[in-house]
Amino acid sequence: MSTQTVTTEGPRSKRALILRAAIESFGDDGFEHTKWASVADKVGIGQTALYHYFESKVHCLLTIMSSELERSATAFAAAVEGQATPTDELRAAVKAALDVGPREVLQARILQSHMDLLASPRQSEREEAERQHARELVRQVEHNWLDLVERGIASGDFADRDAFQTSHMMLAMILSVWRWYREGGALSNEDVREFTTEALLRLVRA
Amino acid sequence: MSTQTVTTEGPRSKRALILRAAIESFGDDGFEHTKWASVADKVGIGQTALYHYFESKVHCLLTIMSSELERSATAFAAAVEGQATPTDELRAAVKAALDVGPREVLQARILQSHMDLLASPRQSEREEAERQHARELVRQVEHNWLDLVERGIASGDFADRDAFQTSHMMLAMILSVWRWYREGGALSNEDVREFTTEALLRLVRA
DNA sequence: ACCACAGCCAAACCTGATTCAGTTCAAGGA
DNA sequence: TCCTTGAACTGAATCAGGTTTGGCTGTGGT
Repeated sequence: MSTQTVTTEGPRSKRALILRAAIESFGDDGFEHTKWASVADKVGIGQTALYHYFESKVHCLLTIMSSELERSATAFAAAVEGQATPTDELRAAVKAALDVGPREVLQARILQSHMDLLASPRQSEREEAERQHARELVRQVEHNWLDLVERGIASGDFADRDAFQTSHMMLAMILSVWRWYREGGALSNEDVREFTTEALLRLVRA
Repeated sequence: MSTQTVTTEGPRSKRALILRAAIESFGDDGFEHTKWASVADKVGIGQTALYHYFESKVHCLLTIMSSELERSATAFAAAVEGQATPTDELRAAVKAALDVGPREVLQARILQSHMDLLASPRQSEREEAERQHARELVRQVEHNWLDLVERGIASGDFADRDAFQTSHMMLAMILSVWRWYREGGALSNEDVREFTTEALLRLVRA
Protein backbone atom coordinates (compact mmCIF):
# COMPACT_ATOMS: atom_id res chain seq x y z
CA MET A 1 0.00 0.00 0.00
CA SER A 2 2.57 2.56 1.10
CA THR A 3 6.32 2.41 0.63
CA GLN A 4 6.99 1.70 4.27
CA THR A 5 10.21 0.99 6.12
CA VAL A 6 10.91 -2.59 5.09
CA THR A 7 14.45 -2.12 6.35
CA THR A 8 14.98 -5.78 7.17
CA GLU A 9 16.45 -5.47 10.66
CA GLY A 10 20.06 -6.44 11.16
CA PRO A 11 20.63 -9.35 13.56
CA ARG A 12 22.12 -7.13 16.26
CA SER A 13 19.39 -4.56 16.01
CA LYS A 14 17.86 -3.41 19.29
CA ARG A 15 14.96 -1.76 17.55
CA ALA A 16 12.43 -4.28 18.80
CA LEU A 17 13.79 -4.06 22.33
CA ILE A 18 13.53 -0.29 22.25
CA LEU A 19 9.95 -0.43 21.04
CA ARG A 20 9.07 -2.90 23.74
CA ALA A 21 10.65 -0.74 26.43
CA ALA A 22 9.08 2.40 25.05
CA ILE A 23 5.63 0.85 25.00
CA GLU A 24 6.00 -0.11 28.63
CA SER A 25 7.27 3.29 29.69
CA PHE A 26 4.91 5.36 27.58
CA GLY A 27 2.01 3.15 28.57
CA ASP A 28 2.68 3.01 32.28
CA ASP A 29 4.08 6.47 32.93
CA GLY A 30 2.84 8.44 29.96
CA PHE A 31 4.77 9.73 26.98
CA GLU A 32 5.60 13.23 28.18
CA HIS A 33 6.40 11.93 31.61
CA THR A 34 8.95 9.32 30.53
CA LYS A 35 12.45 10.52 29.83
CA TRP A 36 13.76 9.37 26.50
CA ALA A 37 17.03 8.58 28.25
CA SER A 38 15.30 6.21 30.65
CA VAL A 39 14.17 4.12 27.72
CA ALA A 40 17.79 3.86 26.70
CA ASP A 41 18.72 2.79 30.21
CA LYS A 42 16.02 0.14 30.20
CA VAL A 43 17.44 -1.33 27.00
CA GLY A 44 21.00 -0.97 28.27
CA ILE A 45 22.38 1.45 25.71
CA GLY A 46 23.45 5.07 25.75
CA GLN A 47 20.83 7.71 25.14
CA THR A 48 22.20 8.75 21.82
CA ALA A 49 22.11 5.23 20.48
CA LEU A 50 18.35 5.62 20.30
CA TYR A 51 18.84 8.00 17.42
CA HIS A 52 20.31 5.23 15.39
CA TYR A 53 16.85 3.64 15.30
CA PHE A 54 14.46 6.55 15.68
CA GLU A 55 14.77 10.10 14.54
CA SER A 56 13.26 11.39 17.76
CA LYS A 57 11.17 10.49 20.77
CA VAL A 58 8.06 11.51 18.85
CA HIS A 59 9.10 9.39 15.89
CA CYS A 60 9.23 6.40 18.18
CA LEU A 61 5.79 7.23 19.51
CA LEU A 62 4.38 7.55 16.02
CA THR A 63 5.89 4.19 15.16
CA ILE A 64 4.18 2.59 18.12
CA MET A 65 0.89 4.19 17.15
CA SER A 66 1.18 3.03 13.56
CA SER A 67 1.98 -0.47 14.66
CA GLU A 68 -1.11 -0.59 16.84
CA LEU A 69 -3.27 0.78 14.04
CA GLU A 70 -1.83 -1.74 11.64
CA ARG A 71 -2.62 -4.55 14.00
CA SER A 72 -6.12 -3.35 14.55
CA ALA A 73 -6.80 -2.86 10.85
CA THR A 74 -5.56 -6.27 9.81
CA ALA A 75 -7.20 -8.01 12.77
CA PHE A 76 -10.51 -6.52 11.68
CA ALA A 77 -10.09 -7.72 8.13
CA ALA A 78 -9.12 -11.20 9.24
CA ALA A 79 -11.99 -11.46 11.71
CA VAL A 80 -14.68 -10.27 9.33
CA GLU A 81 -13.44 -12.47 6.53
CA GLY A 82 -15.88 -15.25 5.74
CA GLN A 83 -18.58 -14.37 8.26
CA ALA A 84 -22.05 -15.10 7.03
CA THR A 85 -23.96 -12.00 8.12
CA PRO A 86 -23.11 -8.46 9.17
CA THR A 87 -24.20 -9.38 12.67
CA ASP A 88 -21.67 -12.18 12.75
CA GLU A 89 -19.08 -9.85 11.30
CA LEU A 90 -19.76 -7.40 14.08
CA ARG A 91 -19.36 -10.07 16.74
CA ALA A 92 -16.11 -11.20 15.20
CA ALA A 93 -14.80 -7.67 14.84
CA VAL A 94 -15.47 -6.84 18.48
CA LYS A 95 -13.74 -10.01 19.56
CA ALA A 96 -10.76 -9.13 17.41
CA ALA A 97 -10.63 -5.61 18.82
CA LEU A 98 -10.91 -6.52 22.48
CA ASP A 99 -9.30 -9.93 22.76
CA VAL A 100 -5.71 -8.77 23.02
CA GLY A 101 -2.75 -9.20 25.33
CA PRO A 102 -1.47 -6.73 27.90
CA ARG A 103 1.07 -5.18 25.55
CA GLU A 104 -1.61 -4.39 23.01
CA VAL A 105 -3.74 -2.83 25.71
CA LEU A 106 -0.89 -0.50 26.52
CA GLN A 107 -0.43 0.29 22.85
CA ALA A 108 -4.12 0.98 22.46
CA ARG A 109 -4.02 3.37 25.38
CA ILE A 110 -0.95 5.11 23.99
CA LEU A 111 -2.64 5.42 20.63
CA GLN A 112 -5.79 6.92 22.06
CA SER A 113 -3.95 9.38 24.26
CA HIS A 114 -1.99 10.82 21.38
CA MET A 115 -4.42 10.72 18.51
CA ASP A 116 -4.22 14.52 18.38
CA LEU A 117 -0.59 14.23 17.38
CA LEU A 118 -1.78 13.07 14.00
CA ALA A 119 -3.62 16.32 13.39
CA SER A 120 -0.77 18.72 12.75
CA PRO A 121 2.18 18.25 10.38
CA ARG A 122 5.65 17.46 11.66
CA GLN A 123 8.83 19.28 10.79
CA SER A 124 11.06 16.35 10.09
CA GLU A 125 10.86 14.16 7.02
CA ARG A 126 10.57 10.75 8.61
CA GLU A 127 8.24 11.86 11.36
CA GLU A 128 5.89 13.39 8.83
CA ALA A 129 6.03 10.22 6.75
CA GLU A 130 5.14 8.12 9.77
CA ARG A 131 2.35 10.53 10.64
CA GLN A 132 0.88 10.25 7.17
CA HIS A 133 1.10 6.50 7.42
CA ALA A 134 -0.71 6.52 10.73
CA ARG A 135 -3.41 8.82 9.38
CA GLU A 136 -3.94 6.50 6.47
CA LEU A 137 -4.37 3.60 8.86
CA VAL A 138 -6.84 5.57 10.96
CA ARG A 139 -8.87 6.21 7.84
CA GLN A 140 -8.57 2.50 7.07
CA VAL A 141 -9.92 1.47 10.47
CA GLU A 142 -12.73 4.01 10.36
CA HIS A 143 -13.54 2.86 6.89
CA ASN A 144 -13.66 -0.75 8.02
CA TRP A 145 -16.34 0.03 10.57
CA LEU A 146 -18.25 2.37 8.31
CA ASP A 147 -18.33 -0.31 5.66
CA LEU A 148 -19.54 -2.90 8.10
CA VAL A 149 -22.37 -0.64 9.18
CA GLU A 150 -23.34 0.07 5.60
CA ARG A 151 -23.31 -3.60 4.72
CA GLY A 152 -25.56 -4.23 7.70
CA ILE A 153 -27.98 -1.52 6.66
CA ALA A 154 -28.01 -2.73 3.07
CA SER A 155 -28.75 -6.28 4.11
CA GLY A 156 -31.48 -5.10 6.43
CA ASP A 157 -29.77 -6.58 9.50
CA PHE A 158 -29.07 -3.11 10.85
CA ALA A 159 -31.53 -0.24 11.09
CA ASP A 160 -31.19 2.48 8.50
CA ARG A 161 -29.55 5.31 10.42
CA ASP A 162 -26.66 7.69 9.76
CA ALA A 163 -23.78 5.31 9.10
CA PHE A 164 -21.07 7.86 9.72
CA GLN A 165 -22.19 8.75 13.22
CA THR A 166 -23.02 5.15 13.97
CA SER A 167 -19.61 3.84 13.04
CA HIS A 168 -17.80 6.56 14.94
CA MET A 169 -19.90 5.86 17.97
CA MET A 170 -19.21 2.14 17.77
CA LEU A 171 -15.51 2.76 17.60
CA ALA A 172 -15.73 5.05 20.60
CA MET A 173 -17.68 2.46 22.57
CA ILE A 174 -15.09 -0.18 21.90
CA LEU A 175 -12.07 1.97 22.57
CA SER A 176 -13.57 3.43 25.72
CA VAL A 177 -13.01 0.08 27.34
CA TRP A 178 -9.30 0.76 27.68
CA ARG A 179 -10.01 3.79 29.82
CA TRP A 180 -11.11 1.72 32.76
CA TYR A 181 -10.39 -1.94 31.97
CA ARG A 182 -7.57 -3.49 33.99
CA GLU A 183 -6.26 -7.00 33.70
CA GLY A 184 -7.34 -8.93 36.76
CA GLY A 185 -10.08 -6.47 37.67
CA ALA A 186 -13.64 -7.35 38.61
CA LEU A 187 -14.61 -7.91 34.98
CA SER A 188 -12.84 -10.42 32.77
CA ASN A 189 -11.94 -9.66 29.21
CA GLU A 190 -14.60 -12.17 28.27
CA ASP A 191 -17.24 -10.29 30.29
CA VAL A 192 -16.35 -7.00 28.69
CA ARG A 193 -16.42 -8.42 25.19
CA GLU A 194 -19.81 -9.93 25.83
CA PHE A 195 -21.24 -6.70 27.19
CA THR A 196 -19.76 -4.57 24.45
CA THR A 197 -20.98 -6.85 21.71
CA GLU A 198 -24.52 -6.80 23.02
CA ALA A 199 -24.41 -3.04 23.45
CA LEU A 200 -23.28 -2.55 19.87
CA LEU A 201 -25.94 -4.88 18.56
CA ARG A 202 -28.60 -3.02 20.52
CA LEU A 203 -27.31 0.15 18.92
CA VAL A 204 -27.49 -0.98 15.32
CA ARG A 205 -30.05 -3.75 15.20
CA ALA A 206 -33.08 -3.15 13.03
CA MET B 1 -16.20 20.81 49.12
CA SER B 2 -12.55 21.69 48.63
CA THR B 3 -10.77 24.86 49.77
CA GLN B 4 -10.46 26.23 46.28
CA THR B 5 -8.88 29.41 45.00
CA VAL B 6 -11.65 31.92 45.57
CA THR B 7 -9.10 34.67 45.10
CA THR B 8 -11.60 37.28 43.94
CA GLU B 9 -9.78 38.56 40.87
CA GLY B 10 -8.35 42.03 40.98
CA PRO B 11 -9.78 44.48 38.43
CA ARG B 12 -6.61 44.56 36.34
CA SER B 13 -6.22 40.81 36.36
CA LYS B 14 -5.43 39.21 33.02
CA ARG B 15 -6.19 35.75 34.33
CA ALA B 16 -9.35 35.37 32.31
CA LEU B 17 -7.63 36.63 29.16
CA ILE B 18 -4.82 34.15 29.65
CA LEU B 19 -7.24 31.29 30.10
CA ARG B 20 -9.11 32.32 27.00
CA ALA B 21 -5.91 32.54 24.96
CA ALA B 22 -4.62 29.28 26.38
CA ILE B 23 -7.83 27.46 25.54
CA GLU B 24 -7.60 28.67 21.97
CA SER B 25 -3.96 27.73 21.60
CA PHE B 26 -4.14 24.41 23.43
CA GLY B 27 -7.34 23.55 21.61
CA ASP B 28 -6.26 24.50 18.11
CA ASP B 29 -2.58 23.59 18.17
CA GLY B 30 -2.39 21.13 21.05
CA PHE B 31 -0.89 21.61 24.49
CA GLU B 32 2.63 20.32 23.92
CA HIS B 33 2.80 22.02 20.58
CA THR B 34 1.96 25.52 21.83
CA LYS B 35 4.77 27.48 23.36
CA TRP B 36 3.88 28.91 26.73
CA ALA B 37 5.52 32.14 25.62
CA SER B 38 3.18 32.41 22.65
CA VAL B 39 0.23 32.51 25.00
CA ALA B 40 1.87 35.46 26.71
CA ASP B 41 2.32 37.15 23.34
CA LYS B 42 -1.32 36.60 22.49
CA VAL B 43 -2.37 38.31 25.70
CA GLY B 44 0.22 41.03 25.24
CA ILE B 45 2.39 40.43 28.26
CA GLY B 46 5.87 39.06 28.89
CA GLN B 47 6.30 35.33 29.32
CA THR B 48 7.19 35.55 32.96
CA ALA B 49 4.07 37.52 33.78
CA LEU B 50 2.18 34.28 33.26
CA TYR B 51 3.71 32.97 36.43
CA HIS B 52 1.90 35.61 38.37
CA TYR B 53 -1.35 33.81 37.55
CA PHE B 54 -0.32 30.19 37.08
CA GLU B 55 2.41 28.19 38.66
CA SER B 56 3.28 26.50 35.39
CA LYS B 57 2.04 25.67 31.94
CA VAL B 58 0.64 22.41 33.27
CA HIS B 59 -1.08 24.20 36.11
CA CYS B 60 -2.86 26.34 33.55
CA LEU B 61 -3.89 23.23 31.66
CA LEU B 62 -5.20 21.59 34.81
CA THR B 63 -7.17 24.73 35.57
CA ILE B 64 -8.77 24.61 32.15
CA MET B 65 -9.59 20.95 32.61
CA SER B 66 -11.11 21.53 36.02
CA SER B 67 -13.17 24.37 34.71
CA GLU B 68 -14.58 22.21 31.95
CA LEU B 69 -15.32 19.42 34.39
CA GLU B 70 -16.99 21.83 36.75
CA ARG B 71 -19.17 23.14 33.98
CA SER B 72 -20.11 19.69 32.85
CA ALA B 73 -20.91 18.49 36.36
CA THR B 74 -23.10 21.42 37.27
CA ALA B 75 -24.79 21.48 33.86
CA PHE B 76 -25.76 17.86 34.40
CA ALA B 77 -27.21 18.56 37.80
CA ALA B 78 -29.16 21.54 36.55
CA ALA B 79 -30.49 19.69 33.52
CA VAL B 80 -31.60 16.60 35.40
CA GLU B 81 -33.23 18.61 38.16
CA GLY B 82 -36.99 18.32 38.12
CA GLN B 83 -37.31 15.92 35.20
CA ALA B 84 -40.16 13.48 35.60
CA THR B 85 -38.57 10.20 34.47
CA PRO B 86 -35.07 8.84 34.00
CA THR B 87 -35.70 8.89 30.27
CA ASP B 88 -36.41 12.59 30.42
CA GLU B 89 -33.40 13.08 32.62
CA LEU B 90 -31.27 11.35 30.04
CA ARG B 91 -32.59 13.55 27.27
CA ALA B 92 -31.92 16.65 29.32
CA ALA B 93 -28.46 15.49 30.32
CA VAL B 94 -27.43 14.85 26.73
CA LYS B 95 -28.68 18.23 25.69
CA ALA B 96 -26.73 19.85 28.49
CA ALA B 97 -23.58 17.95 27.54
CA LEU B 98 -23.69 18.67 23.83
CA ASP B 99 -25.40 22.03 23.51
CA VAL B 100 -22.35 24.18 24.13
CA GLY B 101 -20.48 26.99 22.44
CA PRO B 102 -17.25 26.75 20.45
CA ARG B 103 -15.07 27.58 23.43
CA GLU B 104 -16.53 24.75 25.45
CA VAL B 105 -15.96 22.39 22.54
CA LEU B 106 -12.30 23.28 22.62
CA GLN B 107 -12.20 22.81 26.37
CA ALA B 108 -13.87 19.44 26.06
CA ARG B 109 -11.29 18.38 23.51
CA ILE B 110 -8.45 19.61 25.69
CA LEU B 111 -9.90 17.75 28.64
CA GLN B 112 -10.21 14.48 26.77
CA SER B 113 -6.74 14.68 25.29
CA HIS B 114 -5.08 15.09 28.66
CA MET B 115 -7.17 12.95 30.93
CA ASP B 116 -4.10 10.80 31.52
CA LEU B 117 -2.46 13.76 33.21
CA LEU B 118 -4.79 13.17 36.14
CA ALA B 119 -3.39 9.70 36.70
CA SER B 120 0.01 10.45 38.19
CA PRO B 121 0.82 12.84 41.04
CA ARG B 122 2.44 16.20 40.42
CA GLN B 123 5.51 17.54 42.15
CA SER B 124 4.33 21.01 42.95
CA GLU B 125 1.82 21.89 45.64
CA ARG B 126 -0.72 23.85 43.65
CA GLU B 127 -0.58 21.59 40.61
CA GLU B 128 -1.25 18.56 42.77
CA ALA B 129 -4.12 20.36 44.45
CA GLU B 130 -5.64 21.23 41.11
CA ARG B 131 -5.15 17.66 39.95
CA GLN B 132 -6.95 16.31 43.00
CA HIS B 133 -9.73 18.77 42.38
CA ALA B 134 -10.04 17.64 38.78
CA ARG B 135 -10.06 13.99 39.80
CA GLU B 136 -12.82 14.68 42.26
CA LEU B 137 -14.84 16.31 39.51
CA VAL B 138 -14.25 13.38 37.18
CA ARG B 139 -15.58 11.08 39.86
CA GLN B 140 -18.49 13.46 40.26
CA VAL B 141 -19.35 13.36 36.57
CA GLU B 142 -18.99 9.61 36.35
CA HIS B 143 -21.12 9.29 39.43
CA ASN B 144 -23.80 11.52 37.91
CA TRP B 145 -24.18 9.19 34.96
CA LEU B 146 -23.91 6.03 37.00
CA ASP B 147 -26.64 7.31 39.28
CA LEU B 148 -28.85 8.16 36.37
CA VAL B 149 -28.48 4.68 34.98
CA GLU B 150 -29.24 3.11 38.33
CA ARG B 151 -32.30 5.28 38.79
CA GLY B 152 -33.46 4.19 35.37
CA ILE B 153 -32.94 0.54 36.16
CA ALA B 154 -34.68 0.88 39.51
CA SER B 155 -37.70 2.55 37.96
CA GLY B 156 -37.85 -0.06 35.26
CA ASP B 157 -37.36 2.49 32.48
CA PHE B 158 -33.95 1.06 31.68
CA ALA B 159 -33.07 -2.59 31.24
CA ASP B 160 -31.26 -4.22 34.12
CA ARG B 161 -27.67 -4.45 32.89
CA ASP B 162 -24.28 -3.69 34.40
CA ALA B 163 -24.64 -0.05 35.38
CA PHE B 164 -20.91 0.60 35.63
CA GLN B 165 -20.12 -0.44 32.10
CA THR B 166 -23.28 1.16 30.79
CA SER B 167 -22.55 4.55 32.28
CA HIS B 168 -18.95 4.52 31.10
CA MET B 169 -20.08 3.60 27.65
CA MET B 170 -22.63 6.38 27.57
CA LEU B 171 -20.05 8.92 28.60
CA ALA B 172 -17.74 7.66 25.88
CA MET B 173 -20.48 7.89 23.28
CA ILE B 174 -21.22 11.48 24.20
CA LEU B 175 -17.62 12.61 24.41
CA SER B 176 -16.69 10.87 21.19
CA VAL B 177 -18.66 13.52 19.36
CA TRP B 178 -15.90 16.06 19.89
CA ARG B 179 -13.48 13.89 17.97
CA TRP B 180 -15.13 14.58 14.65
CA TYR B 181 -17.75 17.28 15.19
CA ARG B 182 -16.91 20.64 13.64
CA GLU B 183 -18.98 23.78 13.83
CA GLY B 184 -20.48 24.43 10.42
CA GLY B 185 -19.95 20.88 9.23
CA ALA B 186 -22.50 18.71 7.48
CA LEU B 187 -24.27 17.91 10.74
CA SER B 188 -25.69 20.58 13.00
CA ASN B 189 -25.31 20.46 16.74
CA GLU B 190 -29.04 19.79 16.83
CA ASP B 191 -28.65 16.78 14.52
CA VAL B 192 -25.90 15.33 16.60
CA ARG B 193 -27.79 15.76 19.82
CA GLU B 194 -30.80 14.06 18.35
CA PHE B 195 -28.79 11.14 17.06
CA THR B 196 -26.83 10.72 20.27
CA THR B 197 -29.92 10.86 22.45
CA GLU B 198 -31.64 8.18 20.43
CA ALA B 199 -28.53 6.03 20.43
CA LEU B 200 -28.25 6.25 24.20
CA LEU B 201 -31.89 5.43 24.67
CA ARG B 202 -31.56 2.42 22.43
CA LEU B 203 -28.64 1.33 24.56
CA VAL B 204 -30.41 1.49 27.91
CA ARG B 205 -34.10 1.15 27.19
CA ALA B 206 -35.83 -1.84 28.71
C1' DA C 1 1.54 61.11 51.65
C1' DC C 2 2.58 56.53 52.17
C1' DC C 3 2.54 51.63 51.87
C1' DA C 4 1.45 47.09 50.41
C1' DC C 5 0.83 44.37 46.95
C1' DA C 6 -0.98 43.02 42.26
C1' DG C 7 1.13 43.15 37.96
C1' DC C 8 4.90 43.09 35.20
C1' DC C 9 9.66 42.41 33.05
C1' DA C 10 14.81 41.13 31.50
C1' DA C 11 18.14 38.12 32.24
C1' DA C 12 19.85 33.98 34.18
C1' DC C 13 18.98 29.10 34.80
C1' DC C 14 17.76 24.15 34.30
C1' DT C 15 16.10 20.10 32.24
C1' DG C 16 15.79 17.02 28.77
C1' DA C 17 15.82 16.28 23.83
C1' DT C 18 18.90 16.46 20.03
C1' DT C 19 23.34 16.95 17.29
C1' DC C 20 28.33 16.39 16.61
C1' DA C 21 32.36 14.12 15.88
C1' DG C 22 33.94 10.55 16.18
C1' DT C 23 35.01 5.01 17.91
C1' DT C 24 34.03 -0.08 17.89
C1' DC C 25 32.94 -4.25 15.79
C1' DA C 26 31.30 -7.94 12.70
C1' DA C 27 30.86 -9.52 8.02
C1' DG C 28 32.42 -9.82 3.18
C1' DG C 29 35.71 -9.53 -0.29
C1' DA C 30 40.69 -9.49 -2.22
C1' DT D 1 45.11 -12.49 6.68
C1' DC D 2 44.10 -7.69 5.98
C1' DC D 3 41.16 -4.15 4.56
C1' DT D 4 36.85 -1.95 3.81
C1' DT D 5 32.29 -0.91 4.89
C1' DG D 6 28.42 0.19 7.38
C1' DA D 7 25.55 -0.90 11.41
C1' DA D 8 25.82 0.02 16.27
C1' DC D 9 27.25 2.89 19.60
C1' DT D 10 29.25 6.78 22.67
C1' DG D 11 30.68 11.26 25.53
C1' DA D 12 30.56 15.84 25.08
C1' DA D 13 28.44 19.77 23.29
C1' DT D 14 24.19 22.29 21.81
C1' DC D 15 19.57 23.89 21.76
C1' DA D 16 14.79 24.87 22.98
C1' DG D 17 11.53 25.98 26.20
C1' DG D 18 9.82 26.19 30.56
C1' DT D 19 10.98 28.15 35.08
C1' DT D 20 13.38 31.13 38.74
C1' DT D 21 15.37 35.29 40.36
C1' DG D 22 15.49 39.89 41.62
C1' DG D 23 13.71 43.99 41.01
C1' DC D 24 10.72 47.74 39.02
C1' DT D 25 5.93 50.19 38.61
C1' DG D 26 1.68 51.92 39.42
C1' DT D 27 -2.71 51.79 41.86
C1' DG D 28 -6.04 51.44 45.71
C1' DG D 29 -6.75 51.83 50.50
C1' DT D 30 -5.76 54.34 54.82
